[in-house]
Amino acid sequence: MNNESETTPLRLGTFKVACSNCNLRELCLPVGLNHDNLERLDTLVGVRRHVGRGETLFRVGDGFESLYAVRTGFFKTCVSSEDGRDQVTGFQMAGELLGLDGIGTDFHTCDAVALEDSQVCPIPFGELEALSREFSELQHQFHKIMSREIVRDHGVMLLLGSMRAEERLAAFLLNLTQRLQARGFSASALVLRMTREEIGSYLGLKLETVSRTFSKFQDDGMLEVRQRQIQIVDQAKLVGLVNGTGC
Amino acid sequence: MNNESETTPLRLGTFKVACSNCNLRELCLPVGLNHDNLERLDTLVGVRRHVGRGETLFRVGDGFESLYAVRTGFFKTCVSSEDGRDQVTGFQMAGELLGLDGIGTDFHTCDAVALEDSQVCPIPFGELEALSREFSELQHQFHKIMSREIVRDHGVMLLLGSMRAEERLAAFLLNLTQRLQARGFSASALVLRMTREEIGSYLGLKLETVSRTFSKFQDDGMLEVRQRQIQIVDQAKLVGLVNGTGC
DNA sequence: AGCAGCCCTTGATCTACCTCAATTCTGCTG
DNA sequence: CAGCAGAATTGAGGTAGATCAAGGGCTGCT
Repeated sequence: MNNESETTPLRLGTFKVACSNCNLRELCLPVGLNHDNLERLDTLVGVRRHVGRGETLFRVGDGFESLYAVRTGFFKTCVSSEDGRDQVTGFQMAGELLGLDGIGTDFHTCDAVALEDSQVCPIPFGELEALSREFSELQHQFHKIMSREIVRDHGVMLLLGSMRAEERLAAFLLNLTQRLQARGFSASALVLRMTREEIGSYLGLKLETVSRTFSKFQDDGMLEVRQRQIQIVDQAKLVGLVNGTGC
Repeated sequence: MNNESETTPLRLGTFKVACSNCNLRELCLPVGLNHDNLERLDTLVGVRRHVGRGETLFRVGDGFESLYAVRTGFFKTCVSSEDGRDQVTGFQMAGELLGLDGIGTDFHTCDAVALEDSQVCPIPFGELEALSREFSELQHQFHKIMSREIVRDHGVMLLLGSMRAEERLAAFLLNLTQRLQARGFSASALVLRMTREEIGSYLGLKLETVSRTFSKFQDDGMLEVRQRQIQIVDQAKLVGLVNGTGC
């Protein structure tokens, strides 16, 4: 008998699904693990949790217990300063890990908000540490993920510190399409899950500037923009913009 | 007999010094380790390496083997884009860890440059992973350090994405003095180890703007600025600027 | 279907910061 | 100690992006 299915018969996502069967395992924490390791990881990952669009998975100040692997859907993370300004620090899609910010202080230091109905696999952190003491592959994989997050953040600093609006938006779009492509989606057509304001916050621009830049890219024949539906017409031009050869 | 002292008799810094005797142990990787753990960590940390002012500890593309704990001195790390722009991503002082960027790809993704004559303690990463599989305290401490680096980066994104020049410089100065204070230095007098240009790169500003902002802070009675010697006269005002109450 | 609320676009104006340029200061080096 | 190169300051003018404002298009709800 399965209590879960009785209380929420239609929320298939709340069934426990094993990493070993998950089609994201090549993008997620299990990368590079052998069969034994994978089965052990299965025992640790909790029951999937559903997070509706607009809901928060965790908030600044929440106690930290688990990391969360995005199973389906799309998230943003944001931090805010004393005086209320806030800054989107990242967008996370399937296979990416949320919650690394909480390890340092045992409290979360940012909010994680679902931008569409999503599912996450909770990974109790204490247990992950215990298991990674046994399996060096898992340990190393986890360290790699944290390191890459740091490197990603450095890239965002470079973007915020030294690029102009067009370069920022181009870099953002290329980054998104690259990650979507790794997940089997088209490299040229994408649907934005976030508002212009959220893009602006991430890129250090105002929403009007984001909107104008989209329009300019369209006028220049690089994109077709229809609200949140974006078609990339001339990827090379976008790449050129980011590399500065477009100036 | 000590080969090291024969070949470089005057470079005291190249003697191997144990974490267990190091006066930085409360700021560095060993935080929270008991006596046994500390002694094991001693066996792992390599002979100190001297890095002269202006020299690089590692560069983009260098193979990654070790982390480095700053023992004395001061470093900057910087990344650069395809077209040559570069961005200072951080300044590191005694007790802070360099090289976390290399774990993800086995290659360093930034340059680490000494801003004054410095010494670092190399920590072979494979051995650190092995030891942290044995000692959960060390493991957890290391995870905390990585997590805090991510949180710090998010703070810099907030700064770069949403603060104005004066707020950025005020936040920068407060951060520096806070870290110096934790190391036993004055909270109000500091000597900058970096140029205006390097500060500007870190803060996403041009060197002229940094210089002008220093001058303005001086005119407003918040600082005494004498080249790189900074005296903080009115810390509360600086804090107010960062929190937005100063507007 | 019709309405409300959000999101997006576009225009006009403003301003914080950049750029270019000249001058001064500082700390090396021979 | 003089001379020099790098670092810092300061001024004048330009510009990318912010701000303010108005209008239009979706989307979801009753």
